[in-house]
Formats: sequence, structure tokens, C-alpha cells
Amino acid sequence: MLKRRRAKRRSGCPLNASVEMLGDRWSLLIIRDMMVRGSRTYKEFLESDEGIATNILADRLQKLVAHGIVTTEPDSSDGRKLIYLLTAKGIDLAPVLTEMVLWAAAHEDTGNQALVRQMQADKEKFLAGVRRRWAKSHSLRT
Amino acid sequence: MLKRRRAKRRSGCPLNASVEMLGDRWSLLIIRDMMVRGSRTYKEFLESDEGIATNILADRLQKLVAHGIVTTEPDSSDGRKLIYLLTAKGIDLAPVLTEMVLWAAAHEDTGNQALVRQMQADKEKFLAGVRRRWAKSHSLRT
DNA sequence: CATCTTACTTGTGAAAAGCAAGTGAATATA
DNA sequence: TATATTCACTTGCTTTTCACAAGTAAGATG
Repeated sequence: MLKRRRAKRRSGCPLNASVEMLGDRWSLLIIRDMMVRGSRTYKEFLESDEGIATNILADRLQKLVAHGIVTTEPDSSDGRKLIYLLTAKGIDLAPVLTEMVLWAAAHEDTGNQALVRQMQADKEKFLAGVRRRWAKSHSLRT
Repeated sequence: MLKRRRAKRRSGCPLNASVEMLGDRWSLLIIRDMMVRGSRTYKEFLESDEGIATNILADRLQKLVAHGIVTTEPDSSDGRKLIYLLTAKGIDLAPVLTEMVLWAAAHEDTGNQALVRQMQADKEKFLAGVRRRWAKSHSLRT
């Protein structure tokens, strides 16, 4: 009896919808790890710089899957591993992440200047690269 | 003994900086209210569709001010009122909000289609309008 | 002066986050 | 093949944050 009840929204505003899916301190960082760092397994997410707690990671991954932003598949060569992948909806968050990175880079004292400069130099080119890598990794599977 | 210690960041990644400032269920909605709905007082924020609790609103406004995203000034004609205004840093969040709105509108079933269509039709024009209105309202004060 | 408005603060219970330790299945190692 | 290790989580517990209701002080209004 799989429940597919749509979680009730506080309002119909699309920004509110985004915030209800992504408005916490971890979801976008997980997506960043998948999108730009190439993380694909639970362990890789756990190892990222910010140090997410394991129960929170499990919860966020489950919610991202429930929202259709992430999918999973078993690793064909290691039965313990689950591979987490961005869906098309997930990869479409690239412009959101890009603008957030550019905003912080412009107004705060942050690191990762290599990535930032790449985005600043040509935003569309950067996004095209992200999408191309995603499409390529998806073409390798069924 | 005002403390101006920089809150310690979990990492130097600019996305993390953004998420630490804006990654909750309310901050971006408050900014939306200021940016597109023209809200300027505590009461107006309280009345917005999503129904923020008054203590949470007070807390978020204080944090937004601390982060330099919002400023306040007294209302010259009513001493009870405080006017909340976006700073330049705050108005620079317009592209972030826009991308979040467009993403949700593309992938979720949301309302406010008028705004969405305006953004879709010409993103840069929409952003120029937001910036122009902000500049105009700022030129009216000292 | 009495009442109302505005921008909050306070108190309380519920929910979520953070931390440490544990579990069970799959795999690598001796 | 027995044992140790890895992986993806769970569980239990404490701390922090959220949500709702009520209250308060300064200023405006009649």
C-alpha cells in the first residue's frame, strides 16, 4: 500500500515548493557532491567536508529520492553498494547551485576559487559541461 | 561588548556559505516578500501566505540583518514601525530566487503562473526590473 | 485618557539535529 | 573456510530549533 499522498504545501508559490524540498542545511550540499564532485555512494557523501551525521544523511537521501531528485541502483560489482544518481530534475538544479555559489563568492570570503572563476568566466559553458557529464554517465547504463 | 565573531563555517565552499545563511524554510520566503511583494514591515511579513510564527520571524529578520542581507530604518511617520529593506547583497539574491522559482515551476505543480511566465519570457528583463525597482526605492531615501 | 497597533518576547511542548554506538549483509583476507 | 572488514544504514540519547499561544512595552489614535 504504497503511499503517494502529496505532502501538503504551505502555499502554492513555486519558491515555497523549492524551499520545502531543498531548504535545509544539507540537501543542496549532497546535490553539489553528486553534481560537481562525482559522489555516488553513501560513504562518499559521509566523507564530504561539512561532516554530515549518518542518520541525517540517510534521511536526506530518502527525501531526495521521494522528491524525484535522486534515484538509486545497485552496484553491479559490489552488492553492498548502492549508487545514488541525479535524475533530470536533479541535474536541473545546476543553475540554482551556480547562482548560490556566485552570490556567496561575490559577497563572502570563501574558498574553492577555481570553481568560482570557472562559473564567472562563462556561466552557460559551465552549465553545459555539468549537463554533458551527467548525460554521458547516464548513457552508460540502461 | 558587541560580539562580531564570525560564525565558524563548516567548510570554505561558497555553496556551504549560502546554505548556512539561507538554508532554512523561511529566510528566502522573507526575501521574496521584500523583493517581489514589496513587504517592508514586520506585520506585512507575518501576513504572508505561508504563515510564519512570530518568534521565528523575529529570529530570521535578525539573522538576515546580521548577514548584511537586510537593513532597518525607523519609519519617519510612525515611530512604532521599523522599515526592513534589502541591501545590495540582498537584491543580488534575485538570480537565486529566480532559478529556484523556474526549477519548481518546471518540475512541480505550483501556482503564481503570472510571475513564472514573466520570468520564463525573459529572465534578464525580469531581473532588470527587480533591480530597477530596488534602486528607485533606495534613491528616495538618504 | 483609554484603546488600539506594532514589533516584538516569553513559555511550553513537539520535532528535528547531532553524536556515538550498534547491526546485518556482502566482500575481502588469512 | 573462518575471520575480519566494509558498507549502508539504525537505534538511542541529548541538545537545539520550531511551532503555537499568550503576553508586553512603546507609540499612535480617538
